[in-house]
Amino acid sequence: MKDITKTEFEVLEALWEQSPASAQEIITRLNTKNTWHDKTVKTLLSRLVKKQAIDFEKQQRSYLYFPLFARDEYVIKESESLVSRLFKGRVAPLVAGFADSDALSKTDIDELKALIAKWEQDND
Amino acid sequence: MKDITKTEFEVLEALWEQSPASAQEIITRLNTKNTWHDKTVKTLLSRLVKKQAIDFEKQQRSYLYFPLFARDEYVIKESESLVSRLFKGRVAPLVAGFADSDALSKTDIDELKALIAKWEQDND
DNA sequence: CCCCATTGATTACAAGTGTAATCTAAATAC
DNA sequence: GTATTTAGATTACACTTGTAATCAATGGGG
Repeated sequence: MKDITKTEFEVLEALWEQSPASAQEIITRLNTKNTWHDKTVKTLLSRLVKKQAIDFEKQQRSYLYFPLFARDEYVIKESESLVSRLFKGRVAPLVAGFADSDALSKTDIDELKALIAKWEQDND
Repeated sequence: MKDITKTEFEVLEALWEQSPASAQEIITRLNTKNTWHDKTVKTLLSRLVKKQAIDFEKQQRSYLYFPLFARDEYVIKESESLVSRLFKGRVAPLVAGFADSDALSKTDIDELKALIAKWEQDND
């Protein structure tokens, strides 16, 4: 799958929210967050199809679009790519950066603890 | 500071490794990892200067380049940007993704535990 | 049946990127 | 001192990206 740009990602988000969806539905969803012209969104849809990130099935005259991979799949791949480039593939230093810049909340800490507990249970 | 591309980032890495450094030194360092032409590296250096990511001081006929911000500063900003886009700004779900795709090692877990302990000490 | 609205397809176009080659001025080798 | 090397500056060029506008086909309204 070719690289998805940030704007294309916004369109994908709209599809992950619910799919399949017509271009019009997607345009409507996006208009609450962006100010893109209809034509712009259609261009982005075409490019996503060309990149094999989404596909469509013809429904009478218009298309119903749907993603070809799950959001989780995509965000994990992106995360691993960034962690690989910036932190030699290890995630702890990234979290350390968040800690150092005071971007960690109690909630984050609790969630991390839960994750660790689960990991230890699965890998004892 | 304008966005740094992936190729430009490679050049920055060479400078973070040690600076100031001449174009020749940088080219040499990069050649162990890439196959870029000298001219390509020079172009990237120019672009980084234009983007105010690096600067230089003239040393006789050639330049000695140096970064204008620390690697840590850059990687934290990038990480926060990704976490913001993909995980609504919260880092725990990213770590959860790593756990789910079995990308967490015992070392990672230990480091995370240490981070948490430190955080709790600082924020009791 | 014909015109209009609407859909997707095609085209546009400037800025950014990857990947260099050429130009120009200065230093160095004889 | 002149020819050559070398550094950075300028130019190149195809591809991608952001942001649409135009084209062409088709379905619906009258």
